[in-house]
Amino acid sequence: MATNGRRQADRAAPATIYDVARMAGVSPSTVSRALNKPGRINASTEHRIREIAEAIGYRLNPLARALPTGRTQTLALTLSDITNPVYFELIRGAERVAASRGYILILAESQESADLENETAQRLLSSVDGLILVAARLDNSDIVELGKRKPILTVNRKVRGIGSVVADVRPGIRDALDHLQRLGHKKLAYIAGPSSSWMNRLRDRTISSEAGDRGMKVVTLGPHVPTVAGGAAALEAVRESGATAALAYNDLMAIGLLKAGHEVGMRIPEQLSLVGFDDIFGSDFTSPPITTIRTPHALLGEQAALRLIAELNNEAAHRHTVPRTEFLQRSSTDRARLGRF
Amino acid sequence: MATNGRRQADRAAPATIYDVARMAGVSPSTVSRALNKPGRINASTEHRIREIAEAIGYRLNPLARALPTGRTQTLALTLSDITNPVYFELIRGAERVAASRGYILILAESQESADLENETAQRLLSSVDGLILVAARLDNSDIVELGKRKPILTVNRKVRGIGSVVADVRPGIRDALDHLQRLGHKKLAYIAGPSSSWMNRLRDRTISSEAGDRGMKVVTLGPHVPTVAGGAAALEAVRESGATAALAYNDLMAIGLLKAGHEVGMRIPEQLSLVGFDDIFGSDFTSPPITTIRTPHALLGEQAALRLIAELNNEAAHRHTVPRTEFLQRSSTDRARLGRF
DNA sequence: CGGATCTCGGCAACCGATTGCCAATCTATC
DNA sequence: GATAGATTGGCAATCGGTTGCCGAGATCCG
Repeated sequence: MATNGRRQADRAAPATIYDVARMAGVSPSTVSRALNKPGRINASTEHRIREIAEAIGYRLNPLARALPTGRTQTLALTLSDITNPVYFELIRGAERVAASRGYILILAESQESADLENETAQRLLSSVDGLILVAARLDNSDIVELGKRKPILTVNRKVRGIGSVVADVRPGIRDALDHLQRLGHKKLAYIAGPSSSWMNRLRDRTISSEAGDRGMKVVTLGPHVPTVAGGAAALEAVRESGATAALAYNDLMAIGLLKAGHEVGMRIPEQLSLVGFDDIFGSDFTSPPITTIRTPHALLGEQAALRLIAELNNEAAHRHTVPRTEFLQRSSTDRARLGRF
Repeated sequence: MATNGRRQADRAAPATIYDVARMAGVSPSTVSRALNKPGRINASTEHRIREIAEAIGYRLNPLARALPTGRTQTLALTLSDITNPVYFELIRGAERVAASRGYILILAESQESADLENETAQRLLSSVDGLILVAARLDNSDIVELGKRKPILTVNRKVRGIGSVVADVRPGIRDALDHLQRLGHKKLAYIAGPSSSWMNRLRDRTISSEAGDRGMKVVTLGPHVPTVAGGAAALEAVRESGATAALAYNDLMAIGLLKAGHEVGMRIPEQLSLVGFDDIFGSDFTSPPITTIRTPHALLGEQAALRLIAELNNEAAHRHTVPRTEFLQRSSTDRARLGRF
């Protein structure tokens, strides 16, 4: 029978520093220092305390520590859609770095809703040391507001006064456009993602500007939801646009367009060249495999975690290199067709 | 300038119930009760307190509450590999349910290592109310041990005395084997996943038993790592086995086998019928799309979270239906070829 | 040898809630 | 009008650590 009513009857209460202190014949504060202020305590005492702690299976209670120190050793990462394959490597990168530095990573999903994102972030904020906002749908002012409460960092979005990790989209876009130009394409369509997406606007602008430099025309179609279904929905508009090549906001949409096109008998790349974005899992085993502009997501996740943790510990900011996108030629692009299809 | 040295100089200390109490002219305990024991306090007092709390932006500090109550409103979910697409829907299902019931979900990855999994689980255990182990690689005894500290639940694994949510693999396997039998297949290969995987053993056994009932032969190949690369590695063994149809432990491996086969000119399904497992994202846009045995992962995640939360709150166990697998015929299966390839 | 400095460990306050217990007041009942 | 009972709110302990401050004893140094 548990002595403490709030515990489940059959679960043993974990050992505390008070238990260790009693067994070692010292005060709890001595145990605390022995365990995490190396050198502060006589070496032999420290050793004895460590042995006893080990023997009775003492484990620090992170919550109890967090209360007075305000440090939870936890990071939160919010994103619009957990199941979007774009984020897998990013999540893993952040998780690995966090774990290696002794931090726990909490994931939260905003389901493409700014309100939900804000609410979630607010709720989590008091339980974490810092927050990574991936592809935030929030207003700038909300983000700034969050930044006043805890250190935060945005990925693939820039907000004045807030640290960010953003992939440089230009190198990949340049190479993609050079590639399309060599293939004779003159008129392109950009299939836009959500209008609330900062990254969507960046890709849109960069494509337009780079295409302009090359004397190519770009028409922006959308916005569309950034999913397979959203890409499929764009098919008709792409046909009507008269473009010979389409760049989708992301691979998910490119895949959707590819499937939808396939169903109505459109041949890709013969009738339409298609370029995706991100190089997600699966984009290489469609048929044809999708030519895409790769985003180094694992690197983004790692850098985000690394920089946030550095900030938390007041470490000197790492000299940080901007991750670059990279053009990946596969088989969904080919020479521009001549007539309409 | 902050009065409290441990806070970042430029971040305001969040409001506490003490602040609210002072402004309302009541004691902190009254504030606490006003906010979460509706009716315990005079209605007008409660109303006044709520208004003040709202006005100064008071937010409960979950850590402070967790310390005396032992309840963190947090669930942890451990899995072997975050980026395995198999888990996406499962994670989302669990996250949705958790969020809707006011729980936070923490994700932890064990990278296919039992030791790391155990360590992670141990570390997290004091910060969470309960733990969901997905495809645990741990020993039964370790799992039982964890269960003594906190409520835990396993997914796709059964351990005596521990609650579990496991998909029934038999319906899908039956339909798959019936399908293969109709196509004239008599000798099958099962491409095994990790030997430490309980689910792998279940699939292996069930396939063997059901195939036996139908007078079909099965040879088990492996174990192999449950990834695209692992599937590719199995190609040679499949050829040598003389089987006319192969069932892979999961879709990832089926995809790997498909790609590897494609590279050496093997035609699927003409020369080899291929059946995957799980219906992961992407398994329908390979060419040919992979015939697979679908596992209802979202449902598994939802049920796991639901049941664990019910246990935490001592609610009556939900009448719980076992999620069933389902055969999904696509195009990677065809009539058995006659000669060797 | 005496004073300054170091080393080591304990005391007690604190973080921000929750909650058992108690007391004061109000209400109801006979 | 007395008393039982309900209502309302406060006191103080508690959860498990951390840390500023203090003092006893050891060590150092001129």
